[in-house]
Amino acid sequence: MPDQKKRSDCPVSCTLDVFGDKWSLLIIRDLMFTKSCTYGDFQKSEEKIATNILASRLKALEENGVIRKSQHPESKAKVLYTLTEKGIDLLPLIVEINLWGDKYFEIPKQLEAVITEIKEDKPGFISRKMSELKDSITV
Amino acid sequence: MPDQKKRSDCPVSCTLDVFGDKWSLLIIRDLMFTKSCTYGDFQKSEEKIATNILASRLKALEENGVIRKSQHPESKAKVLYTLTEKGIDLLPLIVEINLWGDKYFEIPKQLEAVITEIKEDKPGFISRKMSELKDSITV
DNA sequence: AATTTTGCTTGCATATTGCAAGTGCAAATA
DNA sequence: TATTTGCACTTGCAATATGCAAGCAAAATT
Repeated sequence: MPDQKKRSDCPVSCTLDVFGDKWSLLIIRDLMFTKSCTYGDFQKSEEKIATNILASRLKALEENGVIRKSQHPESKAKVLYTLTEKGIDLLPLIVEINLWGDKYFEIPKQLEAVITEIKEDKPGFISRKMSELKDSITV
Repeated sequence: MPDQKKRSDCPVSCTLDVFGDKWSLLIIRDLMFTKSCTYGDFQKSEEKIATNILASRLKALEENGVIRKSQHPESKAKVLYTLTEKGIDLLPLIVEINLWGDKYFEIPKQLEAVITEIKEDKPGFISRKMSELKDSITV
C-alpha cells in the first residue's frame, strides 16, 4: 500500500502521494476509457498488474475517495467499481497524459481515433466525456 | 532507477513508465515553477528527496530526454539542469495536477496566486509559461 | 594550505513489488 | 444435491526500489 503521510502541502506533491506509482492511473484509465468495472476486468488489461498490487491499489483509491465499490447488478459474486466525482475530475489529467504520450511515443492505430478527437476539440471532448461519466454514476 | 521496459503501447502506460513515481514530477515542477536548476536546489525543496534517489531520477530524466545537463555559468563545480522541449511539454500535465490538487487538498496561501492565475485563463497561462520556459533555453 | 561547497556514490536496513499458489463464497453445471 | 467453475481477493516469499547516513573527489573560498 502506498503511504498516507503527505510530504508537503504542495498540490503536486499531494497528488503524487495518491497517484505517484505505475498502476493507479492505469486503473483510472480503464474505468474511463474501457468498460472495465470489475476486478477481473482490470486484471485483463494489457499491462498485467499483479493481483496483490491490484487489490492494494483499489483499496487505496477507494480510501482516497476516487473510486467506489458497489454491488454488481448481474451477480452477487461480482463487485462493481466506479469512479466518484473526484475520480471523474481526473479526466483532464488523463487527457494530458494521453497527449504527451501520443507526442513522444508510438501509438497503436486503434487509439488514434480518440487522440484525434481530443486534439480536434480538447475542451469539448472533456466536457462531453465528463458528462458521460457523471451520467453513468447518477443513473 | 526505474525500469526501461515498456509494459504496453498505451500512451498512459508509456508515460507512467517514465514518470510513474513519487519524485520525477516534483523535479519537473521545481524546474518549471521555482528557479531550481542545480542538484543542491532540488535537494532543498520541501519534500526532502534522498540524495541517491535524486541522482537516479536526474539520470533517468536525462536519459528520457526530458531534462539536460550543462555547464553552470557561475562555476565549474555546479551543474546546470534545464528542461528540454520534451520536458516543457509537460507543463499542461503539471497544470492539471495542480488544479486537481487544489480542488481536493488544502493549498498554502503562497501558492494561491498561481492557481488563481491558471483558473482565470488556463490556455493563456500555459502559452505564456511555455514561451517563458522556451525562451530560457534558447537564450 | 586548509576548509567548505557541490555533485554525486556507496553500504545497508526497510519498504514495495512481482510472482505463484491458495482461500472462501457465489453461481453454474452435472 | 454434489461438484466444478468463476470471481475477488489473501498469503508467502524472492527480487527490486527506497530511505538514511556516511563518504568522496573536484572546484571554490578562506
